[in-house]
Amino acid sequence: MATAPASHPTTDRPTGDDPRDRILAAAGREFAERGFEAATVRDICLAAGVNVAAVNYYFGEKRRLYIESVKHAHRERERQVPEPRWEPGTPPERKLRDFVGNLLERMLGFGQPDWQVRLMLRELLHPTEACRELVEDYIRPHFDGLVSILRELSADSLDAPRLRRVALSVVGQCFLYRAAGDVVGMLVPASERESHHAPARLADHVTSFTLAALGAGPPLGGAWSRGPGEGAGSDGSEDGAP
Amino acid sequence: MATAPASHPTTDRPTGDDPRDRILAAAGREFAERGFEAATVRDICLAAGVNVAAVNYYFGEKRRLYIESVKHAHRERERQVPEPRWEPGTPPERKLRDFVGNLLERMLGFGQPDWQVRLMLRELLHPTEACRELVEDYIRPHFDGLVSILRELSADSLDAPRLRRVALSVVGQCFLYRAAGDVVGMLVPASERESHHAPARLADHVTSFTLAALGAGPPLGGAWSRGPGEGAGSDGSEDGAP
DNA sequence: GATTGTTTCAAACACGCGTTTGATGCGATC
DNA sequence: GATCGCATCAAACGCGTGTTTGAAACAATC
Repeated sequence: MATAPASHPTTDRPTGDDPRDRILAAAGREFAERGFEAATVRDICLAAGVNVAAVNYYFGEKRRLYIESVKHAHRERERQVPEPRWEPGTPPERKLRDFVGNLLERMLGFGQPDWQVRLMLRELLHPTEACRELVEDYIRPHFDGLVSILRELSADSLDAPRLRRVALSVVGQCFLYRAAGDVVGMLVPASERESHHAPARLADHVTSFTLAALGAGPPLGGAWSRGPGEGAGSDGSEDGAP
Repeated sequence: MATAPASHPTTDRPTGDDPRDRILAAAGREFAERGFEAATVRDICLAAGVNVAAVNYYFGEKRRLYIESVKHAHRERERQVPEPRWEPGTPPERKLRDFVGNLLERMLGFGQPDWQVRLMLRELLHPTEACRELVEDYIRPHFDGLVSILRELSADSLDAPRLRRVALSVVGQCFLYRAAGDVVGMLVPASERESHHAPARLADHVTSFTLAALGAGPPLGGAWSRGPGEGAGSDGSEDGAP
């Protein structure tokens, strides 16, 4: 069932002459495209332009090469899309927009090849031993940053669990476009996809959706006059007791 | 690197005596757990209690068995968790809560084994030839149902593309818990996970978050936030038939 | 009981996999 | 120039895979 290697040998061969790096790059692409089991050491070495034995010479075994290539992809992506920094006094609405924009850019950005993200995605969806490291070093700091932005936005009116759930709502909205992008593409007309599914456009949507949910921005739908006692056509049976 | 089969031979052997069905069930579990490449015909047959040659006798080849087991899982899940029906006049807030509850119950529900969902998830994340069928027959109708609920909720003040993006925000919030559940589990303390990540609790959160964003419910961070009491009887007693 | 067609089985087959091996090339060091 | 250590290579080694085979077990029909 094996076909040609996933990478394009003519363009992919890195100019760097370090065989170790060439193997890491080729392995990342192959693992991202085919998964750990289906990717073969032979194809990786063919794409990297090295002998089959090189993998075991430099990495000992296939599993170790996989772990190293996940870490490598993570570092590369972090270098390519650095996280935003704000000077003191930046309004939290702006921070949220920047954060979401950065997250989506990192996940969907067309500027760079996306195999790094796809490789990391595989880890998140079906964790192996490389996953916990990835979460602790990479994801948790970002997640905590998001939570503190949301804490600012809600003016400390939400407790930590609630803030975490809101943060997961934000991440979930972005995550869908990356993880299930193919299915989203089938559900949405092509014209709309091109015009409104660019990272910046999606960031606008997710941000305003979240701000509205927190009461820190205008609601998306009908008129919602702030202040108790107004229902805007709602019959008042919101969420709690069904 | 192969370990023991994913299924539990003592409890999994179906009572039905049709070998074809036994193979389908065992194959679904193995493919869901390990993926197409890593799952082996031998393990599947061991779990199903049939000879190795049975797979080729009944299905011709491994690939065909995979496709058939995806379809089988889809049909089974649809039978187990039917979509909710409402009588005319049901308020859209209630419909949204039911829809989200049903979606989460279907994705996360602990009542049934979850291998069907995991198998379908694999298809969505890395589509093969079985995917398009799955989207058109199964996902699009549900998605359209959600869009029309949201249209009701927004009192026709949002155009179709905007409605679709809101719908994707709803689905994304739920999807994260299913697809990246392991990572979510690492980010959230265990106590909170147990108390607030049951399907019904998550449905409450996603629903109120969405209603607030649409202006059809009180914002989460503002004056409406209810006191520390909360907890008002939101057990899972009322989504679609479990 | 013989015959026919279907289902099950243990055994084998051919192939591709990850990994190992031992020889070879090559630059640095003495 | 001899020696050493590192890097590279073609070839092979086990092993597990999906698949095939040919015979045995079984059920139904004549």
